[in-house]
Amino acid sequence: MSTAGDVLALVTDPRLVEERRGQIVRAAVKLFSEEGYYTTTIQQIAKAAGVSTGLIYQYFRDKDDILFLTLKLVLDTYEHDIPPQLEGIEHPVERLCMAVWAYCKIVDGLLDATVLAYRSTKSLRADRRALIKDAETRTNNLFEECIATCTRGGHMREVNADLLSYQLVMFAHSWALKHWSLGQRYALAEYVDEGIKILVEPFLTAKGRRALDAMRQRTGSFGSRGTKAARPRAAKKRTR
Amino acid sequence: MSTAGDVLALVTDPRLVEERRGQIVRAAVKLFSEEGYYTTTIQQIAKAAGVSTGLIYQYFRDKDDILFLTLKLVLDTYEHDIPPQLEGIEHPVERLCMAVWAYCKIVDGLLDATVLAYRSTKSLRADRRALIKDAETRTNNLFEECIATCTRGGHMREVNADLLSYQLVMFAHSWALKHWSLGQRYALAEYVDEGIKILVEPFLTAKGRRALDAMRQRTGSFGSRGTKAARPRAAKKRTR
Amino acid sequence: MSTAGDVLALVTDPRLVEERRGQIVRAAVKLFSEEGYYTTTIQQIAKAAGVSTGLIYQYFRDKDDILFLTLKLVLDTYEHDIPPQLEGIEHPVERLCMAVWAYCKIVDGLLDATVLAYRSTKSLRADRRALIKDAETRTNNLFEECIATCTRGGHMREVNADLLSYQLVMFAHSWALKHWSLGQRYALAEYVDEGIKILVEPFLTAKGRRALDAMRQRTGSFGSRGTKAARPRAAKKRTR
Amino acid sequence: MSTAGDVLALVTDPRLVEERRGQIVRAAVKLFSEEGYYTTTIQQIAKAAGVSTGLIYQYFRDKDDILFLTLKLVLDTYEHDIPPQLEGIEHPVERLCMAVWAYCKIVDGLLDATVLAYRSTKSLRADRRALIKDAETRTNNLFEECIATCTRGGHMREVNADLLSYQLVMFAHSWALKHWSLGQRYALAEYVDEGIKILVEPFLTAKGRRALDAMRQRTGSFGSRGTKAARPRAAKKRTR
DNA sequence: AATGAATGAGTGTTCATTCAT
DNA sequence: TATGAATGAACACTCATTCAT
Repeated sequence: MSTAGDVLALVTDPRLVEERRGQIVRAAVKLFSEEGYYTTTIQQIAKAAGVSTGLIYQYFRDKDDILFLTLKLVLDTYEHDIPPQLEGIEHPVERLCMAVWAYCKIVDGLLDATVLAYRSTKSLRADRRALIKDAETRTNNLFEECIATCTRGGHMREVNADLLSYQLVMFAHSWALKHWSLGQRYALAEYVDEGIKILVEPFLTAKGRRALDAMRQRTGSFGSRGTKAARPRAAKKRTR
Repeated sequence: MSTAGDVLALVTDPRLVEERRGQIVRAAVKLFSEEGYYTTTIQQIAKAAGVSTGLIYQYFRDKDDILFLTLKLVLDTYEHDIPPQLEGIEHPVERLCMAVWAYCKIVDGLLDATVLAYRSTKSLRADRRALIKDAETRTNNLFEECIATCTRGGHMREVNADLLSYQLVMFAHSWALKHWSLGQRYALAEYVDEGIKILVEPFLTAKGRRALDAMRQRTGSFGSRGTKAARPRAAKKRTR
Repeated sequence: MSTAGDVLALVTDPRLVEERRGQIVRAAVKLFSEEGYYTTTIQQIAKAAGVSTGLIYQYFRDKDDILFLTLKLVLDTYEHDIPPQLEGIEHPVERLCMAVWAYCKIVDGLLDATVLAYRSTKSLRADRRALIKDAETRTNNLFEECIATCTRGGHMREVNADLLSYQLVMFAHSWALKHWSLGQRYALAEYVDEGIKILVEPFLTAKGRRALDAMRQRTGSFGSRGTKAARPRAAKKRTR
Repeated sequence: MSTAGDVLALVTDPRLVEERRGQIVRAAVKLFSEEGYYTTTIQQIAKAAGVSTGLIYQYFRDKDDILFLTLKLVLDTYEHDIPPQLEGIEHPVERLCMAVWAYCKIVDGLLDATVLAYRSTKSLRADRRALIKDAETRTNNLFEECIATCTRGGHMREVNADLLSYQLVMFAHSWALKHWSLGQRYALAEYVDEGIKILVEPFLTAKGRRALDAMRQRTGSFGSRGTKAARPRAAKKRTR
């Protein structure tokens, strides 16, 4: 985990700092996600991390500090886990679709943590809140670039790429934010398939659409792929 | 404010109950929105509402209770303020667009409170959280019906109305959730205009599109209307 | 109820004062007895008495005041309800036994209130506590006189009448204080019968004993009299 | 102090737990006895014990918990301090008398605490109240056994041992409960001497009485022994 | 480097008492 | 007289943070 920001550790050995911080933040992610920031106590985190209360203050300045690194861990996951999944994928349309799919998969693995980010970012001190927002902006830009590339390649018509990338990000986040509702009606892969129909397909040119169809032919829609998350749900509700 | 739910008042006069509850909740909305639920103290609410701490407990069971009615006030506003704005609007496409516009306007007036709803719903006791979610579902249904009507009237092609209505709701909520970013680049009316281009227009049939064009002709796009919120922003970033 | 003490009423009509005070104290006896002094609130008393909270402060200076009159009511009951039951009983031994019986019956009717007196006398302001103790002393004297009369009449040998009267009073009080235990093993009448065997009979002279036997012949032991409280208990434990 | 019951400490070192609990309970006994349970605040206890308020909650669950251990300390003292004083005493009559004497001495050393037990047992949660009553029952049994041994040995005639042991216990408790009155008229040793005359002597057989006389010869009556508590009182009131 | 006992300011909540009507 | 809404001081309890070991 990067020490980025102003989090100060009293311990000098950087190897140990990394390890302990990781240990503590992992416990914090779990607890903050499940119980919320304010209802989780330092003593609970210490216990869950298997360290003493006092030790935490050797690696974090205060509770806010833990929250910051906790949220940063989540945001960093978003940021770092998408690119590897796009590697080797050349076609712009395919890249865009894969980016959506990858993002949704990440959110699916961090359901509670994603909700946590929405709940708790405002609890951070202003300067740190800004850092978190930067990370979010970078994720947004990633989508925006995918869209721009599509457009430049004639696969997509002119759209408000800024706003569309926001919608794609919100689409992924919604999987967590409204999981109490969506999770009952869609398997993850179905959700992504349907989302692409609504937020990507309409903006494709004939050329772009051909590419999408080809991709579907080749890989199947997400919905038909064997994914752990692709289990069909009982109570579905589809477009007729 | 409706007393619906299980909130019990020790005071008998219903007129007074309404008044005091409103007074306290108004203070709470403001404080919770600005400072968050946990960092706001009852004493602060009492002071802001101009009453004594003890009085609050004559109208609310506990702090959770205040949060519940606070969120309920916000959700009820969503639910009750859209329909009147659709009154007299016959054309399905126009109704849909107006619903989006109306919802975004409401969110714009409740920016902080909308963020509060996302931050604090999880802090509620489970039973009350369910009531809040019900209210949210009802708002969603409102959009879904608009879409269904469009489709039935041949103005819109078959879409996943369920998911699209979610996207429309999230679009409105995003105005609050990402206002730190969107608010810098769009005026509200522009935001809505652009949103309709992305989330409504692509699904219209030729017939539906004609209706939309006609509407724009008649009323102007939202962006060109004189609205308080339609003030042009300095740093815009549009589709070229 | 007598206004004795320094309890000040703001209301002038003495008829009304009596009525209201009685009404409130009756509610207080019940509530204090069941829930304790500190855990009973003025609002509860008001509700139970069927008056408003404010009204209570027109008839009592403060909560301590209510407790005082409540305890006084109990002590007065002790003091006033025994003598009538001794009326017409001439024989000193019989008078003593009847006094014990009468006292125990009163305690049996005021089980909780008797416990209350033990719990709460110390909560009173010093001056009032003294008044309560005076009342208790008077009850003690009543027994002491019965014993003295027996001794003077040659029915009882010389005993420490002071201490014996204390034991008799404690015997009655114990019925309330240890009712959780005694009440399971004795019916009231049995309890009194056995008590007299232990605390009266041993001190009687031959003459006194003859009187006691005669009395038992005439009236039966308390245990064999048909009293509401004399229901036989399941789990008895007697002298073999 | 035994940790028996359900009291959970957050602190692990059992040595420290014992020490701190003792420290806090000693302060609590004093304060509860003097001021009562409800009028004593946690802050007062903390201050008197020389610790911080927070610390108390590392060793006690809540205020009720403190009361419980406080009362338990008193009851345990009763239970554990009598047997050693009976050690080596063979004769049943002597044992019984010594038990009474020992009990009264203990009560004399815990005057306020004994009153506290009467005032506050009802303030305990039901399950804990039951534990306290158990302890009381055990003390009662101790007396009952002494009596039974006397009877079996032919030193005492058949009596209701159950009730007599209750009376003996109440006799000891009365020293505390009515100390405002008895303490003015009797020295402790006198009180015990007189008590034995009333509650033990009358039930002895000729054989038992000889044993009692022998004991008195040997050790003197309690009243003539040099005890700290045996200071003669000014205002006495004896059997004429 | 690590522990965990200790701290005490701060919070939600209660309730005796007051007072305008 | 009577009401009951309003007050606010006081209390039990929590928990982030410190520090002696």
